[in-house]
Amino acid sequence: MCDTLRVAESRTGGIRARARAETIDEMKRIARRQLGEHGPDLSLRAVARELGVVSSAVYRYFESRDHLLTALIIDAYNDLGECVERAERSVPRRDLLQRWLVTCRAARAWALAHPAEYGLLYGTPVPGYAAPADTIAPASRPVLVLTAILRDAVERGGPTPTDRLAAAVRADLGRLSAEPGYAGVPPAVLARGMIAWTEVFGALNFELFGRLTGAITDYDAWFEHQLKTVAGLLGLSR
Amino acid sequence: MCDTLRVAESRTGGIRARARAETIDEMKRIARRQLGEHGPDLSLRAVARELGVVSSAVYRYFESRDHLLTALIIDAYNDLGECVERAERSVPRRDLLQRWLVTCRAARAWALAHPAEYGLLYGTPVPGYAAPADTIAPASRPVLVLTAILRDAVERGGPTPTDRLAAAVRADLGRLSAEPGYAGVPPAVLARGMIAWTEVFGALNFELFGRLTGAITDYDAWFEHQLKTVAGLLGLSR
DNA sequence: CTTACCCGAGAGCGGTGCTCTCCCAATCAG
DNA sequence: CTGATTGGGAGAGCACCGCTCTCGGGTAAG
Repeated sequence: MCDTLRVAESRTGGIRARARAETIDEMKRIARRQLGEHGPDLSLRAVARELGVVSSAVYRYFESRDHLLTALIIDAYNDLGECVERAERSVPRRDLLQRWLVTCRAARAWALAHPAEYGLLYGTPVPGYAAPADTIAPASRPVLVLTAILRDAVERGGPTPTDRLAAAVRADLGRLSAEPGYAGVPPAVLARGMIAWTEVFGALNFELFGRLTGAITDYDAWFEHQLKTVAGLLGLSR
Repeated sequence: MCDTLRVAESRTGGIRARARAETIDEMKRIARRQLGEHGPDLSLRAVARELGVVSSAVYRYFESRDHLLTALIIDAYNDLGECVERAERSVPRRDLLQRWLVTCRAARAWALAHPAEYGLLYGTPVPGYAAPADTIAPASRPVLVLTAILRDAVERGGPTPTDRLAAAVRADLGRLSAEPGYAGVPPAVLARGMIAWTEVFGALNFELFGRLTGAITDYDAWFEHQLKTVAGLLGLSR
């Protein structure tokens, strides 16, 4: 079996496996660069060209162009998730408001630093492309950070599970409440968390992809205002 | 000059001009359908194929694929603008809140009915594509409707031009205030209007393009809540 | 009726994603 | 150390794409 062999090689850090991993990293690096320069219609041939290799060689490493994109997406989710998690960890656990603010600011900073990859994650979905199953775990990392804040808020009696907003939105979050990362948060609070999340990403999407760029100059102030408004919505005022 | 000839023909409604207009309409109709079925990477050859014509023939009517897309975009803007304007006209002028609600609901209804075209207008911008000048007039039609509501609100002393939000956002809306459609609205109020607009479109974008589809089931209630919150923000509470 | 021209057909160019075969060289087993 | 195995690059090729060019027929204008 070639799979077992490959596992054995990577276990022992075989030369061939290392070279393969390096090639894959190099291809992703080039693809990431081209994505930032020439937009989301990534050309596999162009990647091969820049790497000094014929186009068919790329298929030794990625099944298809979509698989290459998927790899980039997973990396991006993980990178964003790591940034967000690190930022949130750097704040005292008891300061819920600060945890919220820092989390969202980290997400925005990452998005502004990697606009192309952010577009891949949160832009208009590519019609032919369906996100494979192995993207949903990395994709939920930022959401889980927010959920943890919400859970702590609930535990200290913060957000009451019923208010105007929660009553207006019926979210089918039963199965989510059952999963480990989301346990301890009532569905109504989860619903409010999702709304908060969409507010933040709505603001970010507008800043990055908005058509009215130029009319608004101080996005920093706008984003900060948005954050605080939503924080009040979540009952994180203190 | 062929341009003068074409103008003369269209003036007199010449047979040739009429046939040409019908062909253009048919091509746009087909393109619109394919856009809805196969996503935004529209194939000019596929349009030609469906019309039973060789691909080069399309270039008699549209300079390039981008020009065809631009024509679709302008039509879509005008269609959306017409829907919004008509809805807003059907409400008594003095009922500012209702005018606001009806306007936004019309925009949402149009977006849900034409998701592909909505994506063309407000989705992630295509990297290579720069919106030509003749799109900005149609594109501003919905914004002008909102601006008119704001102006009426200002005239009856509704939204005070300074508050937390307007103070937090510095919008460079001086030149806008000078243009006819935006006259009579202080820049600070315009800034709030833009924020309101982005809130509405943020909610719509999430409903149409969101990755978490399935978690939220009652988008109607959500959107309505969003509308009323933002209306309060605009001082349209009555 | 003659002239001008609109416009479809077709070939062609360079690009794309992807498949297939060939074949060399690095690796591993004995 | 030798021979079998296999990873992976090269290259040709297929179908598609946007776009350009030329050619020629039918039609409208004068």
